[in-house]
Amino acid sequence: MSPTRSARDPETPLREAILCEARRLLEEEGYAALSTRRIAAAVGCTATSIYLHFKSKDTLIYALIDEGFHELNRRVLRVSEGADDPAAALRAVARAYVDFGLERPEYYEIMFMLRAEQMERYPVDAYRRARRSLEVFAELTALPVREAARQGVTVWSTLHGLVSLLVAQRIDVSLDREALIRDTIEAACLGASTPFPPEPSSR
Amino acid sequence: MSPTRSARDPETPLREAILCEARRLLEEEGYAALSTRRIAAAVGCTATSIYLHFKSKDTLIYALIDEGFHELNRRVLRVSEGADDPAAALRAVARAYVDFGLERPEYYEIMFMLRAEQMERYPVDAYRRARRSLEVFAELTALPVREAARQGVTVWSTLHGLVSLLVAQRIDVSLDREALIRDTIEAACLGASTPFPPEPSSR
DNA sequence: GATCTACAGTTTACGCTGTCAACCTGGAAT
DNA sequence: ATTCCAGGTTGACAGCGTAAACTGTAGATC
Repeated sequence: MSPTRSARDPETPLREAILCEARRLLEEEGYAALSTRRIAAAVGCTATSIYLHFKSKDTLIYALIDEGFHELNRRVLRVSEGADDPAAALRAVARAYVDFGLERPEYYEIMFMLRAEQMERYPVDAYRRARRSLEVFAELTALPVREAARQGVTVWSTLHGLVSLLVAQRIDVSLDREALIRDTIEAACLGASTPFPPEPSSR
Repeated sequence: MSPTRSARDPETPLREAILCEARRLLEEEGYAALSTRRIAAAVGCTATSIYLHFKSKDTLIYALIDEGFHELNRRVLRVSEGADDPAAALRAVARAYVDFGLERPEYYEIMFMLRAEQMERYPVDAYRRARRSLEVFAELTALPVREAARQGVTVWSTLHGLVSLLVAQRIDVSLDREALIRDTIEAACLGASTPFPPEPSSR
């Protein structure tokens, strides 16, 4: 995803090769194909050598998750800045979120669709920073800050429902996919733009 | 979930014991704890004996998925029949769906949150029959049948997004959970009750 | 009653997984 | 020259799903 690394990490060549091969495996063969032995065989080291650079297999996957969030944040923040009308911005951000999930399903899966058992070890502050783009949903909501946080999550969960069902291939293929996406984005934005009871929107 | 079996299956005692133990393991220790060897040890047979009654581990899990759909359908159809107003019925059905997911997260996980690789082998017609309750979303939509199917999926995906994020513990615990559920159900029903362009609702 | 058959279960084994403990080895620092 | 150590290897452990071959037993057939 981002072959050039930031300056903070040790940047040992083997670590880089492991990460690179893990990325390739994830993208080309999916999460299920990610095994320490396969990675090791591809980069020409033993499986245990991976543990010299990553505390566990989960830690290695967290690195990939970080890369995924990096790209998602990049996409979302870009379109959110390039829009004047907040309502239009929300729509564009929603679209960017959905597109990311559909274009990078393997990343979407490890970022949002894995069960939480081992996930608890994922450093909480890092996760909060990583989810930066999700806060954009709240910021673009036409609501006072107290309700905005919740409404942001509502928008997010609506979009996540669509993306995860599409990624998991649970949706009848005979349905018009594009229309489905449009409808769902519309439903998500509708809820976020109207303040609570059916009063006229004030902003 | 339903310890009494329907009449169609062979009902051999070992098969029943295996299924029962699998159910117990799923409910008490989660999907990750489901292993053929653990089941076998608990019921007092060898792991390979399981294959005399189930074609594969996946097939065994499908049986549990069926039980899950059985309960979901039961809950959803009950509340949908006990409501006069279609709008109120949709709201009640949505609530029943969310409650099922939150009360039976382990079942919800295997029913809706597993990736699809092996899932393809799940017999398609059986799956369609199993998902009976999901069609209720479409039937309660105030739309012509053509758009209703799509709108039903939109409602479903909205609710699924909420439930799956809650089940996967991806949502900030500081948020008011109950309000979040209310908001999301409201957003889902709002989209389903208003025909497409912002024309006044007819029905 | 003896034999054949079908079934239900076991034993054994294969290849795969993540991970740990012990060992080795080349190069830098003392 | 010797020590130290980061970075690697080997070998092993416990677990996984599952295929093949074997065993024992109940019932039907001759």
